[in-house]
Amino acid sequence: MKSDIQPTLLLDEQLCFALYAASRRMTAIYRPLLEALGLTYPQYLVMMVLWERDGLTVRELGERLQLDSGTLTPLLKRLEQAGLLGRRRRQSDEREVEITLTDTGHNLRTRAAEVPRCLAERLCLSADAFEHLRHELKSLAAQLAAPTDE
Amino acid sequence: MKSDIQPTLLLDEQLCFALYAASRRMTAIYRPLLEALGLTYPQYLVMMVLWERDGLTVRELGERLQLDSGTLTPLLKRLEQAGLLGRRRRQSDEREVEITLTDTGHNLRTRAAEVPRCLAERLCLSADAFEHLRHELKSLAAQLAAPTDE
DNA sequence: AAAATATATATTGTGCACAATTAAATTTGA
DNA sequence: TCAAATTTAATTGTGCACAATATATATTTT
Repeated sequence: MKSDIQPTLLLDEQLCFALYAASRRMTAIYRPLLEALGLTYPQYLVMMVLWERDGLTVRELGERLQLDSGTLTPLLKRLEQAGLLGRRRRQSDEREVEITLTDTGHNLRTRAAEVPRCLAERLCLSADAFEHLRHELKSLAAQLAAPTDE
Repeated sequence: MKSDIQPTLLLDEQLCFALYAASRRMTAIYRPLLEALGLTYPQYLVMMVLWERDGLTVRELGERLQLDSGTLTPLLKRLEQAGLLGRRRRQSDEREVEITLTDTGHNLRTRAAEVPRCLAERLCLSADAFEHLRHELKSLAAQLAAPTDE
């Protein structure tokens, strides 16, 4: 016999709160590491995407991170002010703003490479447990993705 | 042979991003349901705690939700403005502010009881999968809890 | 009791998230 | 072809999170 979920209003039984609390704890662990690099956590995510593939547009960054221009535009302006990247309209389509790393931004990658190592050490999870949880979260997020009303 | 974690800077391999993305997706699912109740997601969490046990102080709410007064004070003022709760200094210790539900706040619980039911339906997870993931997240958060430097 | 210390909340300032709107460039189609 | 529709960013406004500081009250120490 398969048990059903019995929905309650008890905080400690909510998956959403476990997720919310764990996510905030996780960024709190990153904070001091990233502060040493002069980055916030969302800024670190943007830099990670650009280290993988430079020259993306704001839209492409937003698709990757699931963030809109209301979040990205000011964040990217701060990274520009910090000298880590440049923003300019594309000649081919002036609606698009292309983001390119400066040398400083590119070079920051070397120091940032320590961050995942520190985290792996801090987490004390086996690679299997790590991958298991990551996949569960990815499929949860996929399950929660807005139904693409066709 | 037990495989080790190979830390990279690739976005799709980060547990932190899976967590961050899933958490934001989750609150996005709650948003329209809670909007119907006139609540934001953090406000809903506060109300859940108070529906469980009324008359807590700001500090006690903060311990439960892991939020500080910088977050809670303005949030509680908004809930007060909305007529859902009252805030007053305790006679026994005037440093403390006790939060008490109004009748309106108490009565909102009935309508809010639908929310977890809607979510359970939306999630399409078995009770086992739900509980499994919730416990994994709780132990992750515990693992990430600030080491209480004694 | 006065001074030092600790505790609880509020305030200030920065940086996300996200909805809603605006503005400009591009594409589509009658 | 040119007006309407679409796309891309930016802007505006609200509400968290969280660090740092301030303020008021309570407790402890001398």
